[in-house]
Amino acid sequence: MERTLISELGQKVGEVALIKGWVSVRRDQGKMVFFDFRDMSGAVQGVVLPGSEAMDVAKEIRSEFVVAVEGKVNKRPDKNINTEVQNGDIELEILKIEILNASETPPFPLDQDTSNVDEEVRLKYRYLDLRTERMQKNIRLRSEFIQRCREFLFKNKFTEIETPLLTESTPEGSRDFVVPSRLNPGKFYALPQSPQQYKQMLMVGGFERYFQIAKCVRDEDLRADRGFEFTQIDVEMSFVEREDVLTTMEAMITETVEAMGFSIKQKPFPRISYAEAMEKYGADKFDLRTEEDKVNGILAYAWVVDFPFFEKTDEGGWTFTHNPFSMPKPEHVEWLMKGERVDEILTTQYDLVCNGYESGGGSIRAHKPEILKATYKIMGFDDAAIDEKVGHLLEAFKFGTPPHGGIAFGIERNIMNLAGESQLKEVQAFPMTRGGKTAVMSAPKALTDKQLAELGIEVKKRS
RNA sequence: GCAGGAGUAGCUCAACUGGUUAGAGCGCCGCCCUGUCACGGCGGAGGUUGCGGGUUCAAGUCCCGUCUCUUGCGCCA
Repeated sequence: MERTLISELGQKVGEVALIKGWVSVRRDQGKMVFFDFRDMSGAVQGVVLPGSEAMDVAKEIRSEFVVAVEGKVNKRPDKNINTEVQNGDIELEILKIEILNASETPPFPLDQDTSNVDEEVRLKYRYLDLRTERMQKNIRLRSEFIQRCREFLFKNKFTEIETPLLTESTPEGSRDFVVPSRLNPGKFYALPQSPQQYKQMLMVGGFERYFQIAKCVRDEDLRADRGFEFTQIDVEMSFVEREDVLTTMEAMITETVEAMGFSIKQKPFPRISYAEAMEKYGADKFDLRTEEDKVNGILAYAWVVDFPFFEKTDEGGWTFTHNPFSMPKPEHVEWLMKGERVDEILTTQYDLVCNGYESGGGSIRAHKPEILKATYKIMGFDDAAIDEKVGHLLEAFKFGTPPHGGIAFGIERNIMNLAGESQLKEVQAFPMTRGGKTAVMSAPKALTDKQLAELGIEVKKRS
């Protein structure tokens, strides 16, 4: 007999069906035993009636056993209908039940929200935590969000391209995770903090519309809304101005979240300058929802634009506020080229904020070598240092680079908003502890002497 | 790196000013139960109080050290 998904049992009333799944709970009444079964599609009650041949096996079955159940799908008598639960109008009259695999008693209850269970225990047994309703919902929500964004991007002629994981360390920006090179002893790759430079070179490479579901890694101390690893929907477009990027991306977000059943507070998304945001909210990310909106799960998006390009460093020089690869606003290009009125130069940078979180950010890029060079000059780099930092980009830009710009959305923070979660871990399948220890597996750990020797690495004890 | 919070049964927690044999709910195990759906009833098992030291007649409780988790700050183009 072919397996029927539990969600489809309702269409088989009166027939015998085979389901496979887990036992959520057993309610043993002596002569009669009730079970709640669940699979990826839903849950249903099964009953072993008095005298059934299935009774002996039923008595052995406990929570979280994996079973195959043959049973007759019955409409429940009126007095037994339960309107509170899925499939509460039907039940499976169990004819045969087979234990596909037994289960030890789970270390924590799986039939309820685990948010108040000790996180160390949850992460050690993450595969069990993932069985809970809330985690299933969050991870599926994430999958659907990515799927819908992908569909939008394909529909709009974007090409999905993967960029390298083993790449070059860039000392500015955040701290790199590095990987030793066996073939080049003493040298290291870095894992990408973002595919920024590669995606710009893809614009040089003529793809015009690129996107990637990109894993990014940054070695900075963790927070509730920040992990070592995170995923971005990374987008770059050629022959566009700021307006084109904002319009396209606003359409992607709007179509995606509305198709998922969410409501957006204001469309088109309000736009606010950085200066106005600081004046009104004291921050460049803010929550536009009322208390009522929060209760109703409303999403309040807003674009923040017109950021200052540079800010003073402690040493009295200049550094970029967001991204050194950005183009200044067109009316400020001349100031940038001359290095004048630096504090007044505004960048084409745009951030999308949602419910108080930064949902995404990007800019129109400096696509001419002299503009990118001027940015680094303002930050105090000489020609040699500029060449060292972005020489490969400057070289590429000499060969007919189209005007381009893009954006990247942090998946976790977006899903947190959709799921109403305030912890990044709740929307990742296998997150880390705040101390950087992995769920389920025991990374990081020491390498063997043989591995270290191959890599030419000597480990010194930290004092 | 800094500052706060936490660590007691499988899970969530309690245990006064240091004082009896460290308790409860849930879960687990056994028996009973023909309509349960947080099933119910009766009984039972289960503890290196994170770890190491110290003070004391006596430490879950006080002191010192240490480990782990967590929140915020620094940091995070």
